[in-house]
Amino acid sequence: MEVNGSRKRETYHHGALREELVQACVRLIEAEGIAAVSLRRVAREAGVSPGAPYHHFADRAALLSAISARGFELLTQDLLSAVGPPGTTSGGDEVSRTVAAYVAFARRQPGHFQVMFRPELSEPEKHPAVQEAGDAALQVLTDLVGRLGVADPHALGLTLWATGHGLAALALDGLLTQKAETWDTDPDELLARAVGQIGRSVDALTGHTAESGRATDPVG
Amino acid sequence: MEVNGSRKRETYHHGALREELVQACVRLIEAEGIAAVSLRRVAREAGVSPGAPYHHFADRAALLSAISARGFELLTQDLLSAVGPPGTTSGGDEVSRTVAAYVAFARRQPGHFQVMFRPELSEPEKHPAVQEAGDAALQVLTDLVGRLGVADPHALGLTLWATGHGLAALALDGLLTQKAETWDTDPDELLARAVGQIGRSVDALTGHTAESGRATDPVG
DNA sequence: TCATAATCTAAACACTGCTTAGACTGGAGA
DNA sequence: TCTCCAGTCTAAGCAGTGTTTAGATTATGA
Repeated sequence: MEVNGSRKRETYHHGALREELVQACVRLIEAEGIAAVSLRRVAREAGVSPGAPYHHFADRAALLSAISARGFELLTQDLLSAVGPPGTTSGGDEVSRTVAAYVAFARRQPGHFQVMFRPELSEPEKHPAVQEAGDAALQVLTDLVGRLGVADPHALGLTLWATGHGLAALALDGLLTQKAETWDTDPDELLARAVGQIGRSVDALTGHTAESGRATDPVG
Repeated sequence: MEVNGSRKRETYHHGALREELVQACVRLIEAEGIAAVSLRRVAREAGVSPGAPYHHFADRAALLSAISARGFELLTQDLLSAVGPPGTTSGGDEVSRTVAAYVAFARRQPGHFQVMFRPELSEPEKHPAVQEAGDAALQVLTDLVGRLGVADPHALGLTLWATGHGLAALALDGLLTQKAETWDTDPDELLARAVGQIGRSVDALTGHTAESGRATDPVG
């Protein structure tokens, strides 16, 4: 049942307990889901007594909010790598790449992602670092959209954030795989098509009128 | 602290405990958030002992999955009211209306909505009724998209589902209100603009080329 | 009427988050 | 080197949780 093995240590002091608690918690979420996360369990995985975590985190929510904040930082980096340098004019391709990066992040770091969008776990109102890290990530999208020259950048920024997040959530919940089976497609390819379509519709909104595929072409 | 008052009843048998447990649970989520939900607390709200719910639900997840399934049924009805009758050709307006109905549902039934998309709570793999109810709701979107005559209906259906869900989640988490303040707009109007934009981009994808607003018009 | 099934209570188990008191120890100042 | 202290950890305990079991109560239907 133990994810880590929780082997005993020889020194009384752990040395880097705070970091190990974070990592053990992320491992636990990825292995058994968020429902399996308890502070006592995480402490056990780290080979430490149930009270030890409270010297590094005020409470359970503090540990989870630390994971959430770090997740937003990692996401920001990924999004920044996907968008072009500031000053460039951007288009649908860049939007597609960015949304794809969003979804890819959720699949590569499912442990972080699952905590980031469950505010009842990390209580962001008590932990402003989460808010700030989340704002920074959204800012990347807002900047990108601002360079698009679209009529209503705020609305589009919100929509892209929502779509990226929704696709990621569907992918993590297994609904993507399930639907792909129903439709007899490959889930990754279905996702790629959805992401590409978003870029094309953004081009359409900006009036780029890129080759958006002739209508009424059924896809097998 | 009690949401209901949990007044004593005079009869030994409750009479309609199953339904009251469901309602008490939804009330509790809406009043204090999902973190406050425990079976014992729900039983207390219903004025009943901690063991009583187990004669109506196998476990905690079963109660939550019942709420989830009913939520999907209500959502399906709302979506069906928003889309046109089958056989009609549909356009961006209908898509906008449907996405708006999705978001409106989440705001009108926040208790149900918060359970519907947290699979670790309702364990849908153990409760097929949730899966089926969810599939039925998604089917409404899929049918709508199928009548659009778009090149890749599967990808678009997935994207619309993700976007509607993402917007709803943002609205419930308070992130919508927060961003609206930052941008000095009304949250409801921001949402309406986002939803309208989705319809227009769908029209653009289908080649309807509805008046999509001139590009590079900054919005105040 | 009366047995039976359904419903509920009471008590108990192992688990949880969190607090408190005390044991240990690494490191700075003498 | 010794000492002391702040930081780190353990042990024990409280209240709350999900769930099970045994038994009390009541509705139902033959």
